[in-house]
Amino acid sequence: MRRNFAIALRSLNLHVGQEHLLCRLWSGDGVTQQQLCEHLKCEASTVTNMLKTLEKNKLVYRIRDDNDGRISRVFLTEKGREIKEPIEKMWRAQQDKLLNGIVTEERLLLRRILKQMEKNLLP
Amino acid sequence: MRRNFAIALRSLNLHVGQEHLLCRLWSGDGVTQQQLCEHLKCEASTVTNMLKTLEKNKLVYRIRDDNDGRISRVFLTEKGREIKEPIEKMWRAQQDKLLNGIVTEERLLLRRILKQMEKNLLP
DNA sequence: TGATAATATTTGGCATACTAAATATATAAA
DNA sequence: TTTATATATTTAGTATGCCAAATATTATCA
Repeated sequence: MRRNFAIALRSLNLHVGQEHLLCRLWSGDGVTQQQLCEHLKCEASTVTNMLKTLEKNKLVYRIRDDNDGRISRVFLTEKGREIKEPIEKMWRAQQDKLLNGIVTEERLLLRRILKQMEKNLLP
Repeated sequence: MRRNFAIALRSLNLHVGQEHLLCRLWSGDGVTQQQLCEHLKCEASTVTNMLKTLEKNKLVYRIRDDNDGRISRVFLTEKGREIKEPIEKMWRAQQDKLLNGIVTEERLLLRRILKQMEKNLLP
């Protein structure tokens, strides 16, 4: 999945993983980095590095919180907003390709099994 | 899975992914790097870097092929061989944890669905 | 108030993983 | 035999992702 999607993302000049972070911002700007790393389930330092790259590519920008100087809030640029549609199109295409030949019943069971596995592994 | 297993592997001073390469060697030494990257489904440069680390940690060593100087063949050290059992124990533990609460019927269907997905994605 | 603890982010260092380009060796073709 | 092509590995550069330690800011408690 990852490898496949990485190839598609290259046409948008993105690295795999970044689209996940952007997705969180599409459903609401001004999030803290702490919230981002909870959502992405990765370390704070990883978020810092990803944001550094995204900021360099003018997809996001950061503003320090007025009330709490430790917090930095992340916002989408116009470019970051515009990239939403093409990525969602890629997601749909990837999903269709992945699930080809798997009927609805199986998809539902698969979902249940994966949820169980998640529960089994997470602390 | 990856994250979980990474934590377990740390007790053996290994990084996640390395155990997969070692596994290939346990079922047969003296493999070329080309064969390794086909088996791991990753790029040749990745194999080079992984082997560099594994060699530094005295788990493997490389010998240039006599008949074809381009080829380097990879072998396990004693240490690399000894690490097999503890890793297989970790695999079994991880599997049991992952599949807890999923009955045999479901496991079989899951397997079939995943195989289908692999076929859908691979070129 | 002033020292201490908690929280948020950053930095440095390392590993997997990729691409693109370089290097070395072997094979094929003129 | 020399040139061109193919194959195997390496190097350089970049990104995600981790850990551990550093830094900055806020909250707490004596």
